[in-house]
Amino acid sequence: MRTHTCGELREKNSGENVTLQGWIDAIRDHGKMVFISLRDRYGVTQVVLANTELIEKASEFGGEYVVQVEGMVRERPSGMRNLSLDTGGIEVVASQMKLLSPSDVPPFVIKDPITAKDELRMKYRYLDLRRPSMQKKLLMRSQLINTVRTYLSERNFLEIETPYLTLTTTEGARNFVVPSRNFNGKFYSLAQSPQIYKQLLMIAGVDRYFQFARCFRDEDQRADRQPEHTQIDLEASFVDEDDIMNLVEGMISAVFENILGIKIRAPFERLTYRNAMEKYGSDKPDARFDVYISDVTDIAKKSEFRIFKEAKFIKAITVPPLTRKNIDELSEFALKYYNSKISYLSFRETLSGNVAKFFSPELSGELKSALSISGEKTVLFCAGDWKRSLETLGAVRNKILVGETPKEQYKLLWVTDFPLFEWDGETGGWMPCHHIFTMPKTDDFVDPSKVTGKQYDLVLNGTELGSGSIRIHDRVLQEKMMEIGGMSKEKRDREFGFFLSALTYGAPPHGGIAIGLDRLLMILSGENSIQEVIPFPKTLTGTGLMENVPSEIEDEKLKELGISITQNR
RNA sequence: GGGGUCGUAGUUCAGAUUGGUUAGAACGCUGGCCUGUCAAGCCAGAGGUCGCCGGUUCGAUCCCGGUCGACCCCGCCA
Repeated sequence: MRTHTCGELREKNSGENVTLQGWIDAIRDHGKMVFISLRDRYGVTQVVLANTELIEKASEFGGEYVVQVEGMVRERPSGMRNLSLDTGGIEVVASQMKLLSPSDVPPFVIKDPITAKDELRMKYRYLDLRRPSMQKKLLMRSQLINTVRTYLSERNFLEIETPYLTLTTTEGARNFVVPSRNFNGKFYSLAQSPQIYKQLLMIAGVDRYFQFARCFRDEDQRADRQPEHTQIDLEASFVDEDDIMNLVEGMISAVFENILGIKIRAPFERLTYRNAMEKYGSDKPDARFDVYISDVTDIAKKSEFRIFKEAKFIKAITVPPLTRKNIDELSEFALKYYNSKISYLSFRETLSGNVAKFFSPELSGELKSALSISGEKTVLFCAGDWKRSLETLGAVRNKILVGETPKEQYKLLWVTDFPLFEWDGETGGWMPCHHIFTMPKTDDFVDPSKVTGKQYDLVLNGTELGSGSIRIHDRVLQEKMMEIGGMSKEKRDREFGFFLSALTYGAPPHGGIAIGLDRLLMILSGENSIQEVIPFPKTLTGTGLMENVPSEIEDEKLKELGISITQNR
């Protein structure tokens, strides 16, 4: 078979007889001389055909044909080297050629950058993946997995698989459901995450566990969400927050070093949830930019603007001067997505803006110095309750920063001290903000809104990469948290009985984290969609365009499962 | 569940504010010429249910209603 790959040959191989196999990337026919670019995963090598017989044979070939070429490596004449190819210093003068597999004309041209639409790319994913840029991402994915596996294995972590077919719980995301053949009317559920299993492994004395875990969630999709995605899932016993954060900082540093050759600074910045919200208006702030939100409640209340006078909180963000059109767009955005109104003041030669007339010269001066404004600036205000005013300005901030050049390329940080519960006006009860296994930082639960947890979220460039916590290892406390979260005793016993029982047999203190591998890879490869780094992704509606899933199944099988279809949507 | 963008040769797009008998370009494909190309070049050619269904109309790719699909966002994602 082949003696070399298509990315391997160099000037030093001149004179060698070689055999290459690969796909025809392009044929350039000059009549009495023909050039073929032969492609495989490793690169492209130019093959030269100079004899009539071979040229005749090659006329049958087309793009994407798989061929074998035997020939002699020759250094290219000077001036005919191709500097954009690693193999551009040489070419292979063919002496024999063999067709291994023909190809129909592909539905799109397999070349970077791709022009075909997503729909077509996904239908013919195996062709899309042939492109060098896609191959590069597959390689990166493999390198990322290897780096993490080596890093964690060297630190005594055991790689252990946990079940995908598991129990349906009503907590959290909607489950994908798998009917049981042996027990008609009963169902498995595909695991949303290995959370409970990894805690059970700690109770089992595994001490340190990790896994590249597929997680299944039947929720609506986004650019950074897929119905099945992969998490770097890990858990360790006898640890506190710092142990896990230090471990992850080392791991992420190794990833950046191995994959991008970039050294990143550790330890990462730490922000409490409260500070992240106050400063950036987000619990996953993009801190690559020095644009901050300020509290101007005390000053703005002194204005004559009724909305401000009556508001609980008034938050502001100072940005380079915006045009009226920009501001109108931002206002519309804020109203549409957050149902919040924003006001503005523009500090230029004169003060302008829709609330300018409510600010006396003294008051605007006070504001100007409070916000350290120099030069021309626009200040956007949002008045309202604490969370909404901040989230609105946070979203506005992100929108303004789109397309701006960040001062650093990658900004990793931790967000800590999340509240464990949030009041749900609809159900009139306390809802767990994240998951119910996080260790609270207090044992006083009189006001659940004040309870924060030993939780730490890892954020990269405004994307939530992962979330982890120290877990509850005490049954009584665990039951207490479930109770505050409004879970009935009956449901608790049905869905978590086995787990609560496990907590009574010597559960060690433990904690861990789960990091979204696809999201990490998306950012490392500079992509904006998770679909780009998943080999075979689903569409936003969860369909597989290539294999055509989901699909109907035969009546026979439905019968076996004891299922009848009553409604088709 | 809701909002937005898009859907026209194999592919990516243009086109009709004026509804009309000939729907264009580029790339790809086919054939021809060509010994130094590498996004090869030059010449010629084939290629269309204008996403689908219905309505208005003498006539719809164009107008109207619905529907399907892809993408982006809100809700949702413990």
